[in-house]
Amino acid sequence: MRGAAETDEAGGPRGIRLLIADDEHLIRGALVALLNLEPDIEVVASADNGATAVEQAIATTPDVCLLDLEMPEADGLEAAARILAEVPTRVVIVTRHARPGVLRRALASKVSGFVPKSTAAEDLAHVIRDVAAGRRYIDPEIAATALTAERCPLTDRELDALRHSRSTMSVQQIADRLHLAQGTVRNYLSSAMTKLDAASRHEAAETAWQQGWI
Amino acid sequence: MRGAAETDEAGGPRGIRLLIADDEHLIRGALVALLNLEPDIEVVASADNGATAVEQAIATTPDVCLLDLEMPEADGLEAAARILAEVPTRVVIVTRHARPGVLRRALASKVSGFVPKSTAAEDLAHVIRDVAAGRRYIDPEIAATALTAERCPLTDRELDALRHSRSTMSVQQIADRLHLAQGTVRNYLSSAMTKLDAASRHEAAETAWQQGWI
DNA sequence: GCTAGGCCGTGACAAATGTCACTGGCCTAG
DNA sequence: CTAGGCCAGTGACATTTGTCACGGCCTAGC
Repeated sequence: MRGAAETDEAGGPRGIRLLIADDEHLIRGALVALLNLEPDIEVVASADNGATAVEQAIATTPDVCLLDLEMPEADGLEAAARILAEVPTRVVIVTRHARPGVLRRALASKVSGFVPKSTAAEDLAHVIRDVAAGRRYIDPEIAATALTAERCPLTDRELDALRHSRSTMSVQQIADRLHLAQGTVRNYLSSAMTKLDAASRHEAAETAWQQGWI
Repeated sequence: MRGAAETDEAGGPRGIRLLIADDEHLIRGALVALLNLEPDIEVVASADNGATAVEQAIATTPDVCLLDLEMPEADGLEAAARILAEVPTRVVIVTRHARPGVLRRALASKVSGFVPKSTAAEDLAHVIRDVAAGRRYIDPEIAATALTAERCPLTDRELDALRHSRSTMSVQQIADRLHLAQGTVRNYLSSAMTKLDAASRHEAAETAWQQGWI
């Protein structure tokens, strides 16, 4: 009743089979090296984007998947959802920017672990072991902010408009992209700015992103 | 006549003494583990910001310093300049965003190596050995773009104004920060936008940043 | 000593952005 | 069936931002 990490095939305990996905080659390689040093961990697959991470997970059925949140093709959350739908495994998300809303979404898609990149390297192996054993690990710092932070007060369309406001597009361009009238977009942005107490759409987009809402 | 990596104290060849600075604990730890695996490399110091990197470099006089560009307190370039002014060592800059203008500034401050984080982990040790041996290593991809990219056409004040335009400040706030009149800042931003062929100050700030000018 | 160019500022104007009020369609929960 | 929320839009308006032309100050170079 512990987890998938113990005695699947042969008898007796064996190592934790791990998948690592991170788009930065240097980081990925370093993590592979670091974790392969642990006697009870074996890195069986690695990927540089979400899509191949999913393929690899299906092909190798690892015990634990360590996924970077910021990845091209499919980000960590999307990859996690797809993997967990197909493979009996556990997922740990690791991220540079620990945003409360993202944690919320991660937990909603049954992720088992959530750690920022500011975690000590030595602790990562502990987390992986915990998760492999069926436990969960959430960085306490992020958990605390996620609990105090209130839920997103924004509507879907407001979020759409804000998403595009993070780039340098004009209101008109955003309107074109969303197939809306320019005035409509302005209204959404204006109401979002009111809700978020921001002085410009850029500021609103920034705080929404910080909260992990977009 | 090779470099500082050979026979400083005892007789016979010994390992390359390395300093590693990166603000993300996980990455730093992983890099330390990875590079300590190399038989001829020994990590003698590590730091999580530019300021302590300088202190550590002075205290340990490593053969090579591996500095992340994006760090609090003092960024990689500033730390490199301060270290090279005080310690007979060599510096390798590693960065997530390989921006041509930053490479130019790095070379101006006598940095010996410049690699993006998309480098393969295995190659990093080669780079460190090259640099320790007195050679230089510049990522060929970045070198190419840096050569084709033209030099910054912007004036100092224009750069000041653009720097602040990357955040969500209003023109008035930027003016206050720079102790200038609001109209003056608008003029700077306007001329910068013309030079960079941008439709808004945000777009101008973005391209200036991409080029490594700010 | 003149001049070119960067720097700092002003004023006027046009365009983009943000605010407000209001209309109407659609859906859902009570 | 109706009150309320979200969606989409319009029009009027104030504010901010971007453009342009201009003047004065200072410094480096000729």
